[in-house]
Amino acid sequence: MVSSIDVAKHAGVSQTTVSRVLNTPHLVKEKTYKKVMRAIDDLSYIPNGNARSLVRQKTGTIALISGPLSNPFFVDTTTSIVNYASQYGYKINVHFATDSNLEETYSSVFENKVDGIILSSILIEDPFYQRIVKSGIPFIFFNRKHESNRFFVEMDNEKAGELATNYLLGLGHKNIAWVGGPSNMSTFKGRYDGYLKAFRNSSIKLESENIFLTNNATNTELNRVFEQIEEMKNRPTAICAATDAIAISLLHCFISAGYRVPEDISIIGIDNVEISKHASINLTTIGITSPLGLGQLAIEKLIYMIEEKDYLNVQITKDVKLFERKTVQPC
Amino acid sequence: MVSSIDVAKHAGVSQTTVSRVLNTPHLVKEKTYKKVMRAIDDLSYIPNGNARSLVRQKTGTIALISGPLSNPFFVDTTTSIVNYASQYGYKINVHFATDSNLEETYSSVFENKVDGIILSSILIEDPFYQRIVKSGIPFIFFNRKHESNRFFVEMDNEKAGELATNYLLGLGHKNIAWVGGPSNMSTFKGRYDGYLKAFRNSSIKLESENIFLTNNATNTELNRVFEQIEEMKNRPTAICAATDAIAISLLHCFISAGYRVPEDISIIGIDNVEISKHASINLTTIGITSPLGLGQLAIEKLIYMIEEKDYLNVQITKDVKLFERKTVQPC
DNA sequence: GATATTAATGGTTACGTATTCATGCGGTTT
DNA sequence: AAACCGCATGAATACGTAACCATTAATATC
Repeated sequence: MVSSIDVAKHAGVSQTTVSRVLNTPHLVKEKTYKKVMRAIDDLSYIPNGNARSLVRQKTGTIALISGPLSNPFFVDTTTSIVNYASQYGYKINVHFATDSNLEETYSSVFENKVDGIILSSILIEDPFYQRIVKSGIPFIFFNRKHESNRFFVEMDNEKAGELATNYLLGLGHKNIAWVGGPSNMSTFKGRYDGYLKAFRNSSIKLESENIFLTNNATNTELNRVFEQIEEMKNRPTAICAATDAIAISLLHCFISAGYRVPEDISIIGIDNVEISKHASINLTTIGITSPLGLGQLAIEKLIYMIEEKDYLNVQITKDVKLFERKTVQPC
Repeated sequence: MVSSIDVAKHAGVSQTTVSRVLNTPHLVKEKTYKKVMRAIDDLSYIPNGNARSLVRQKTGTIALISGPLSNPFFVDTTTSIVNYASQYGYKINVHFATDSNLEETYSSVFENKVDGIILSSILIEDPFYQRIVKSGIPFIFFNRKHESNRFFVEMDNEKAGELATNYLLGLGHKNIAWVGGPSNMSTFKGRYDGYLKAFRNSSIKLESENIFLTNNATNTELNRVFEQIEEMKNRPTAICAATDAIAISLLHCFISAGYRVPEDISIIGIDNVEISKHASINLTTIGITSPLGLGQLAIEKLIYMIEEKDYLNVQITKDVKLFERKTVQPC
């Protein structure tokens, strides 16, 4: 590998001068500058970022611990996070967290000495939380939050669940299923609480058989939920899905089984993901009022924290509203 | 930052021994092992990956230069690439290439001294190609390829275009639009060639007004294409879209304007992306016969190249077939 | 019991860069 | 002419780790 020392020799200057040419060119004479640049070109020299990170004690990298891209929510957030970060000169190391790779993921993140961590994959009571704090690396949660209530950007989950449910109740639905979970995640818990609250504040009785609490909301699991619903005697007329991903997955189940949405059953989601706007999906959903997504809002804050070394606690809960589309109709 | 030297002092051993505990524990006595592990725990020591990369001359990182996730094709490939790589102990640095950030992207990739580069964003005649080769870093292209015909995994693009077109012709369509481009990318060129070939081998005359060559296939551009098609006197009865992303975008245009697909117009795509299987989309398309996607096939090869230092040229063109769904009907 | 062998550990160096401190030099001020 | 200053450059060092070589302790071999 050709190093700055090789360049220095080739140009007849010191390594220090080579470094200066690259980092503080105004401190070097025009003539030597050209001489060095020429040597750099001759030798196809490329600086070693690892060595630089080592001495600078800064990597210019932010770790993103995301959920899987099979969930369209993370498609939206990953895009905006990566783009915003690179606009500010940061690279993003993307990790897709699963139950089984969390340990390795965190090790990798910590060993890389990233400048910051932005993550969604956190539980309300998460054993990893302490390790993150202990690492001393600035971090922020987007979408979900931890019980400590520190450094997060979320939507008003309870209001979202309530809004979705009230919308269905307002359209005359009484038999409204809830599909979501697990409730050790703040999103699911909050939204579910909102669903319950809406029923409490109404005169309609909530049937417990209408509640489907999933463990991981995989397609297979949702398929089972669909089958259960299909076999019910007193089938719900509407489904409140805890996320757009769940709603879209259920939509697939119903449509492929020959049902029509919303004629046979209404479905509402929460998140307002990009793909839900597609004319073929057209999912009625709840989303934040802000045009910027949660991912973007979070990365903005994180970069601010890193650059300004200002670790004032960030606690942002964005307001939500209904996006009326075509998967819900009056009962 | 606490270093292995601090750990050594705290445990009363040398830094060398600390390193051995972490890398070759079988070379160290049980008792000292425990002593060191205890010190590591006491001090919350985390090894510095940058320093390690520097001395090992290996980063354990692969750079992925991807297209935007707004294109569902890259959702699929990014997922499989990241997952496969992390299974083999590699981290992935994801970069979303745009026309404007290519220069910085490549600089960043080269400076990070990644162990390999996997990328789709390459033109048939791409000025960056030489820089990639010159860097000496193992690389592989997926989806697209360079004129040099080196290190790529693609689908049989020409056959894909031909198959799509022949399918429409076979269903009685004569007025078949082509939407795709730019043709400095091997995918668009190959698929377009296939479209032309299919017409040449048929008795049907190809109307040049049916050919819509896009520059970047953005939604705005495709929206313009839709408007143009809508205004045509002799409107095509079917559209052959060069990619599923284009097909899905056009689908959105037609449906939101009140047209029915396939009743009013048939649409076929190429790529067989995951979302096209959704019951609400149900896009008829062409895809590779292999169950593994192009991204996964490519990352497998790249990791093999890295680990075995075997840089035999990889040139893989996967066979394709038709996936019949619901966006095409006989004329 | 002397010697060869293996096991366990430590000292030193290299990786490639940025930074701190030191030096020389031409020009300006007093 | 002495003192001072800013400019341009170089020498030496630190960052944190793994690898190489050297050393001692423990065990096996004859």
